[in-house]
Amino acid sequence: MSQVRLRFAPSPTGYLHVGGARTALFNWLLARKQQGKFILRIEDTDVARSTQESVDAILEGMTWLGLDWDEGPFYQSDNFPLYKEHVEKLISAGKAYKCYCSAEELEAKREKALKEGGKPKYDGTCRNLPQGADDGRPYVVRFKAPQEGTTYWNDLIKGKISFENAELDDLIIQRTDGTPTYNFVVVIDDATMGVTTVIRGDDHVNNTPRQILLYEALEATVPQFAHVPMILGADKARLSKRHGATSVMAYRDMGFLPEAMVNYLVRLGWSYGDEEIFSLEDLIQKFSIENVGRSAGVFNPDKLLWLNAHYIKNGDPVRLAGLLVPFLKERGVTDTAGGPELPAVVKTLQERAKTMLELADGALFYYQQELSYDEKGVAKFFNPETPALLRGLFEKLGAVGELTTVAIEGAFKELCEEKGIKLGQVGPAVRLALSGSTASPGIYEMIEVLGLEETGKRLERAIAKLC
RNA sequence: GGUCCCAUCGUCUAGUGGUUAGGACACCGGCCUUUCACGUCGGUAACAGGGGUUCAAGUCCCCUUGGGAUCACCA
Repeated sequence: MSQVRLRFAPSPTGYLHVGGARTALFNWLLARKQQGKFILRIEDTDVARSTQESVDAILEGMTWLGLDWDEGPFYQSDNFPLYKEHVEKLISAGKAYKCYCSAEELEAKREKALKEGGKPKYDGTCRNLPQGADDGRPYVVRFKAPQEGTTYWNDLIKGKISFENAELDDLIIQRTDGTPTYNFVVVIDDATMGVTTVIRGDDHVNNTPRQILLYEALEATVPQFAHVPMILGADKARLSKRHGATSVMAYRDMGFLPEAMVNYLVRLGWSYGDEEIFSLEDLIQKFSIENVGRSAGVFNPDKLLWLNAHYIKNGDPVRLAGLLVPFLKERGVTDTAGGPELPAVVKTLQERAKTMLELADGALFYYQQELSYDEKGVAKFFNPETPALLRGLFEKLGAVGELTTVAIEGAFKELCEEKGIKLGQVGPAVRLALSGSTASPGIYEMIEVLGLEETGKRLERAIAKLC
């Protein structure tokens, strides 16, 4: 059995969106699982709409997700001579012909046919014209498709799909300006690159029979096809900006982790029993194209958020700390050197943050000297007794030696016993003094991370400002 | 309109002729608790409709309905 070769072939007319990312992921997974090759090809035959920025954005997105490629990126714009050569070959074999109908004429015919309820397909005006030398008129080249019989394939996801050839018309494979069109170059490239399995979006199903016919005309091996269903928005319409972000990199900027994105994307349309959590490594083992569902799926931001929270909760604090730095910078914390160790800070926040944005927001107070205190909290938890309690606590803390969670808890207990109060009478005030907020990490954790000196400063600052 | 595809809780899905139709997100309760969370336990909630086939249908077939894709000198 020869090795499988898969490819992801985006057109560089925008960023990498979630639908494209999922398609890329499925291709990558199958290649990795079957120890084949994963090829990246940039479909830039539409020179006018293709941009280098888009290419860069797509590569950045794939890299962020962890999808590496074995070959490429190849650019179709580098292959124009090759395509031309194949066009000539088809013409001389009588499998393609020059068509002199103008775009305007065709458009008019199409509209007329549509208006009369007919099929808007090419009427074959030039199909049987003698193919002599050019007479100087502009022309396109059309593929001479068979007009009878059926074309079918066994789609790896959708099963057998068949079309009547009579429904297909003679598609244009070369434009007036001599450049080739998509349906043609895709076939040439997949054939010459030895692609064995084409996993692509659902919206290509209708192109597939034409492409199969082209493979046959070219006497090339037809690959296997797998058409993955589309991703929809909450209103079941095609996912678009209206539903929220569609760019993969926008999710990074919104504080999502790549492993959450990968996990979410793969589960949208694919499943493995009752399991929900999958790493890329798991997926290489467990993924199979046969278990991809046939129907379109709604993108559910809540579930993505849940997965993100899961990965933050279980992530390595050191790694998360590294990822957090840019988000802290955005919030004005450019240097954490003067404050507590970032990984220690992260540990106190991991269970409380669903995104890196929340993690950054939650970490802010550790690095701020001037806190703004929650007013309602102050009114509720600060009273004339508070300064004495806070100072009493600080004394106890100074006496415990090493500031561990257990020792800190002991200090609180002792204080409460001595003063005959409950934890609730001092805890909230401490929380407010240290974090400025009524919602924060555990008090003991904060003291441990802040250290004795900084804890003392914060208690005194709060007393000075609030009492 | 033609062609093609799709159809289990609100959402993602398991299910491959015999199940109390399972899990997850979300939602609602209980517990845990120094706040917020986490966690944990429990609950509400689905086979689009109609015909067949079969002893038996969410599972197979047909029709209806409803969604979607596509019909470019875009990809």
